Amino acid sequence: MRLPPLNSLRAFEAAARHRGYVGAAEELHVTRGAVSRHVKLLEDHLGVTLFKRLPKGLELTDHGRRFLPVLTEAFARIVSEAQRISRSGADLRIICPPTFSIRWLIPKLDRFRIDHPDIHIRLTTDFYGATGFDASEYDLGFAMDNRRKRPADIRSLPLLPTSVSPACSPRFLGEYGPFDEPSDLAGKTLLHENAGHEDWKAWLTRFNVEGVDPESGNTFPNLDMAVKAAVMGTGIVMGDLMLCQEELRAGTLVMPFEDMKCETDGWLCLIGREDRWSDPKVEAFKAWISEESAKDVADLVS
Amino acid sequence: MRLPPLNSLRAFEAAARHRGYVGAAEELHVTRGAVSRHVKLLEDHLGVTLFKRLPKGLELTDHGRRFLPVLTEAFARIVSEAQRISRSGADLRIICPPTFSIRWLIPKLDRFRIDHPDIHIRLTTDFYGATGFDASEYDLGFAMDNRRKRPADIRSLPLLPTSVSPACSPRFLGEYGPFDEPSDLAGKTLLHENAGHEDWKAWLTRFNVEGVDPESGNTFPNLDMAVKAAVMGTGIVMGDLMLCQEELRAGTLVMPFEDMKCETDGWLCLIGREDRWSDPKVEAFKAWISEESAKDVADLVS
DNA sequence: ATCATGGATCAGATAAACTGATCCTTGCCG
DNA sequence: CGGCAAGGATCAGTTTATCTGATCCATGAT
Repeated sequence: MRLPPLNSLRAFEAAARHRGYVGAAEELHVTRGAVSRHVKLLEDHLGVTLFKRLPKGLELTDHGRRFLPVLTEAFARIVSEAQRISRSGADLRIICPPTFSIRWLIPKLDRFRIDHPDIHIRLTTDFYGATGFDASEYDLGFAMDNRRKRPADIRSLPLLPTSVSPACSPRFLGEYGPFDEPSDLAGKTLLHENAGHEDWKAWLTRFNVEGVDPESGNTFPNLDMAVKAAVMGTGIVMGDLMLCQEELRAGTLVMPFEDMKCETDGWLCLIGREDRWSDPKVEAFKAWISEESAKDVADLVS
Repeated sequence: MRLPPLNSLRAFEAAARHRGYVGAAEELHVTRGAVSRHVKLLEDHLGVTLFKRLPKGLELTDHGRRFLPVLTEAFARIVSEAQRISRSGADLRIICPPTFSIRWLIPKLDRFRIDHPDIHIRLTTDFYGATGFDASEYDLGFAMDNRRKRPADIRSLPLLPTSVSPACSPRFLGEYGPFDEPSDLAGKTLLHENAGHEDWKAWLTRFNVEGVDPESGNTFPNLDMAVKAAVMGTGIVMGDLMLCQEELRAGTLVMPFEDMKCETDGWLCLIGREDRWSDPKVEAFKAWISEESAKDVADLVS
């Protein structure tokens, strides 16, 4: 059997709860003639009588008494799930790669929540996966390569330049240094933030360094872990100035070639769907993150 | 929150189960444009995206995955209850007073079930209650008084005459008899089938019996119990010829004034709603019960 | 490059749903 | 006992939801 006519079910359920058509009509914003007709339609469909028509209102028959709780519960569950979905749909869903999230975004998100208490953020800390940024799952994301061609319906907002330079602990420097020239790194343990080792390759190519094998060294799933390994003195990592500020300020990491920085992936960008790019919540986040980024860039320069 | 648009819920649920609009359109007997529009309507209503649109079909988003089981279960419950109600609504609902039911109708109902295996009967053994025959709860009933004015929408079919005469056990007769004249009953224990004692009053009036007090004796809630008490030898009951045939044939009851019978309430009638009086199931029952009644009347005469 | 498939959209058509009026029945009240 | 209020029943006419059929687009397979 197919579902009975759904609007008739709703009318019956409301009439049963109100014990009459007048209350049901008010609740459903229709006339009682409309409710009466829906109930009759449902009775014809089922081939049973659902109400006894009494002078002062309706009384459920056995069939009606059996049907009502099933409908009331079904509708209640549908409404409550729809409410939850609707409320959570109001969240701003953001995806951010692990190191940027842990080291740069999360530390400052509390300020966003304070500035915008009405905007709830659902942050996913993860890489995008094979298909890239999923605009049906997320409102906003972060991308490391502003210059790569994107789908036409994705907008981007440049935020931060990303400069990298080798970084190691003072102890590592003392033990294996000094590193006066990049070629001094030959034979030393390199720490990589990904399997392709692009972090080191780019820097070595940029400064024409010879004698250093970018294939050697230890690999980690993300920069955060590689940085921690460097702080422990196990090797030298290709550190990002923005993401390693805490260690650089604390002195737990030093950059031997501080004036030899290069960009690996261009600017960090905020990306999102074109059709929601002007959404008020998205606008609020864009304005806020731009301001925060400008501050961080200024701090880097001084 | 009000219920979301119900037809859109149904369209979404079907599309999710089929993982696409094409299958959902076939199931719902609409075009895939219609399904597409419903899903969009629901997404707008909830403010979330429910499907990722992929080249070879749809994939649920997190919101969609949350919503689908709630809807599938809700609809499944509604459909299964509607089916049960529809099937049971197909039953022929009959109400019969207790003694007629136990002693006359039930013993022969198996033959109806054999003759009409496709017609399911739901028999309620009870009196009608204060408001009389309830045409919204029952398709058919039995009434003892064919001549009383009935609502215009109730039809009736006369079945049996009801003749009554005093009946007692042989032992009671031997101990307190013989009863040659009705006045011989004076001072003997009368057994009544109802509080008003109309059973005896009618007979005594009919035959101008004096000296017998109809207010005396023991009262029972129905004739069946009164008859059992008579069989036990506790008194003399106003027995119905049709309903006491078993005891009369077995000799556990005798009728001292067998040729002095009277009608108390007219003919036993089958009653039902005018608008369903020609329903095929009702017609089948009418034909069958008429035939059975004619047989019983013939048996009484011979 | 072409074709098949599935989703997206929309103008126009169709059918569902509704309104507003009227009628009927019942119970209450003066 | 008559009048009134309240609630259910019905329906012609109106409005709105829903649908169709056509077209377009993107993707993957051949």
